[in-house]
Amino acid sequence: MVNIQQGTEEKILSAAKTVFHRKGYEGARMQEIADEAGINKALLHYYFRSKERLFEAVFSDAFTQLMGQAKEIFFSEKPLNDKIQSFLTHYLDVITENSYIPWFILNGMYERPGQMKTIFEQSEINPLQLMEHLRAQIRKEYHSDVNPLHVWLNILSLCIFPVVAKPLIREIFQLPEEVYQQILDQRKTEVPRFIANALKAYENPEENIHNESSREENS
Amino acid sequence: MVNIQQGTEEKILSAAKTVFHRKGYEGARMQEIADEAGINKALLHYYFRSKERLFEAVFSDAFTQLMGQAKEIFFSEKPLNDKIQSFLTHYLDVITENSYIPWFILNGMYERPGQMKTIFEQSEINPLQLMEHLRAQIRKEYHSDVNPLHVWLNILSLCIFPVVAKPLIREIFQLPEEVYQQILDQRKTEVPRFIANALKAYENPEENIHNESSREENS
DNA sequence: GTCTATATCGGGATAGAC
DNA sequence: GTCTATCCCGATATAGAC
Repeated sequence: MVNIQQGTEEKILSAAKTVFHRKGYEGARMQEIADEAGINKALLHYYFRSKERLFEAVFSDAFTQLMGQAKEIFFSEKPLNDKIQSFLTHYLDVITENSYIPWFILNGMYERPGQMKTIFEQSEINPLQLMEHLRAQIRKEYHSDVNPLHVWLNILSLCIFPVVAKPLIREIFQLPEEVYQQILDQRKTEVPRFIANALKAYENPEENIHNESSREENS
Repeated sequence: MVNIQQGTEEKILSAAKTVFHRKGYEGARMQEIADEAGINKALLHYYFRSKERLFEAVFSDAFTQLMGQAKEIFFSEKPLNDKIQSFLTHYLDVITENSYIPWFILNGMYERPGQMKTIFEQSEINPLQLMEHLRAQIRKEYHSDVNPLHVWLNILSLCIFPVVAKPLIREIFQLPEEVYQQILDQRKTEVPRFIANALKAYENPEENIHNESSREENS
């Protein structure tokens, strides 16, 4: 691993990032992290008392890195379409270069839900406030009452899933690394367009979806 | 665990399913699987030689269960919108009741990409054929040349991600189980509408996206 | 701070009785 | 087929020299 004058602690964190990414919490080996950092196991325990704590440090970093930007982008005053564009462009870059992050978060939630609670509390995000902000903006720009949570889920899904599912999709379609990377790059423009198109169609007031309305028709 | 006259092998498979789902491959313990099945470790090795093989059996089941139906739905002759509707309705049910499946597959790919090859070969799916089928249908019904892989990725993303990310989203928004389940149910109608809206907007030929065209503008 | 050597434990796998 | 007891390796963690 290339380390341009990194302190030992940074080297460890960076190595742990890589290995936890590759193997998940249970699969990661302290030895492998030590090798990756170019030091020995004992030092890991000198800096971080245990594997658990090391994981927490890495996870916490990843999570705040990922969530912090989202907050800024979506609470800004730009048109929704621009926000989605910014979000996609920014995140597909960040996530692609650190593809361990979303995986890591999902994995962490599954394997260690309890441990994650504190980390969420540290990232001062108010999701309900975000939803209200989004709701207002959709109403204003698209004259629609779609449940903003659905839109939010759609944005996240379209952004994150193709990165998380990369090994699966590559295997199924037998795609080499570079080709899949091209596809992800294309999505920076494809997905915002896709979402904008979908939202535009909601502009017809008669087709609006109302949150509290109970609808039975499923065909 | 409730076992209504299940054979031992079935009990083991069922227990392994549960535990691999909860913990992933590395996190799962043979002891825990044995406990879950109400037997002892030795018997696990009697039926399935190793943890590896046990995993393979479970993974293979999950994968074919998930992919088999998708094949049928998308190779049928219904209008695209109906297919998406069927897919969503069917899959959100299957996946919700067995939410371990998509997680499991993604997780499996991440942790053990090599081991999966044979399993993919068993599921006689021709993905390129599926893409061509999809491309033709989009061209015919929407007069568009969008890359069908993007549409396919979008469908999968919107369907699977909200299920996989359930623990994360529930934690962030502090949603109880039933509420999130309601949201997933709503998506059976929301998502097809969302996708249909987006595709409709492609119908304008001037806005079409051509696969081979190189586009540089990123703002 | 960084290393080598070692304690300790847990988990996958097997032997062998029933 | 199913059990108990056990092997054995590998992984976390610590002791202690430098």
